[in-house]
Amino acid sequence: MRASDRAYRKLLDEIVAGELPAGTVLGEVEQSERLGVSRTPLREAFNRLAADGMINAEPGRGVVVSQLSLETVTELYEVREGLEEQAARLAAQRADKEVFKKLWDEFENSKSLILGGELGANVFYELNAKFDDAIDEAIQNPYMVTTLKNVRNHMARVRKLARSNPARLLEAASETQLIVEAIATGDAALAAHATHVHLHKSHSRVSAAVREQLAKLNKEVA
Amino acid sequence: MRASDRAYRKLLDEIVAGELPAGTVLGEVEQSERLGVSRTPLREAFNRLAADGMINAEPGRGVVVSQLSLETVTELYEVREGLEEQAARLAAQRADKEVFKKLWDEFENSKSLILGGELGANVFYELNAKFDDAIDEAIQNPYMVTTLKNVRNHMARVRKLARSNPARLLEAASETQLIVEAIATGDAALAAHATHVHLHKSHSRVSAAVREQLAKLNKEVA
DNA sequence: GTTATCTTTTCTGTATACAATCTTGTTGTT
DNA sequence: AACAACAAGATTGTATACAGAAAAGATAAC
Repeated sequence: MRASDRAYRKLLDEIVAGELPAGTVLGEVEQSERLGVSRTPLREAFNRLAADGMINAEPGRGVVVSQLSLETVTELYEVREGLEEQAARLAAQRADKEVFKKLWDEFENSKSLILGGELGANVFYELNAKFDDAIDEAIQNPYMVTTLKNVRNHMARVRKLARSNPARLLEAASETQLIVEAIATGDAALAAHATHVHLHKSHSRVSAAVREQLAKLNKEVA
Repeated sequence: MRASDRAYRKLLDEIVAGELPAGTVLGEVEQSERLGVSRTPLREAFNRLAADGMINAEPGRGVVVSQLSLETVTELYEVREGLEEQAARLAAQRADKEVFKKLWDEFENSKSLILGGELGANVFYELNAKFDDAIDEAIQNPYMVTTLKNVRNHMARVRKLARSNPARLLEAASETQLIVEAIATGDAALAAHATHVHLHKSHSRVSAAVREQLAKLNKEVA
């Protein structure tokens, strides 16, 4: 694997995981030494991250990990709404229905697991990743897939900032299951509307969690 | 301006203008010499173009200008549908209505000009650019704006491949005018639906034009 | 005490040199 | 004649050195 790829992957992981929090200033020399690569591949990684919207190059000061706020979360959801409703519609028209029928069963079977504490969250996230992959495969639109992937990276970052409780995860799983059902039956309109509903509720849940998190951070400062 | 920016801008312009047609293989040394920059900034430009989806890095062979086909045009329109309907909805809710009322007048006044031959096309494209800018300003969502900008670059490339005749341009202008009207009156549903209609018809028109163009190219080969 | 300017230092942007990998052409063998 | 292996060439990926610009700090003047 290329050094620039390693640097990109590592930095992206660390940003998404919150190990490099929003506002962190990244120097070229500093980071190239830390990651064990020279400045050339590191700059390549920086450029890709900037194209992803994960960092912003501030004139003179270096690159800064981009901010996360209630506003940016809302912006993200507005894009998701447009993109994922369309994706759900297309998937309903084009998907291999068997794949989504099996996925529906998996959602059904995992419901009890999701409520079961710490491990439950992992089950949920793995299932969601499977759902995303199935969508990508179904829509047969590489351009849309790359756009979706970027959105998902940003969402992963938001989720890490504010993890949800099992009850909320189960709620989200049920909403997603309805989308899966709509796609499995080829009901494009329902797939789009169910996605709208899911995103609306998800936005509420995530906003609440982020609000709490930000309040906690402010408390610590005070 | 930085050398990497110049290289990026130049290459993007040339790809969009069709001077570097799809399938063209770009060597690093070759292009760096042609553009008068060293390989380092040129590679930066290549990376940005690859992130934009304008070129694909083929293992070993170098980078290749990405293909344009009826399929990729359809893919592009599917993304536009999701994104621009949402953008129109948001604009209807948030726009400064005065801006769009004035824009409506401009569309109205330009109708005769658009039908008037060669210069007409320029009037049309300038007005469309104004419309895009007004949308970007109205939606107040930087993340969505960057995504839209990328889509528009790809669309510009498609349009250059197959220019339309004045009658079709006027049709497109009328459709866009209805979107403007909906936004000016704050009618989000109409804005979204008018956008859907416009994209549907635009897709038909562009597909037909691209089909012709591709047929012509095949004729030349034979 | 404040402000302005100059100097020092750090950082970014670019060029180039070097190493490793992949391509392609040629030669030899079956 | 066809296929495989090897060698020559080209091309990409990485490191590093250098130049230019910008920021921070210190010193001097008002």
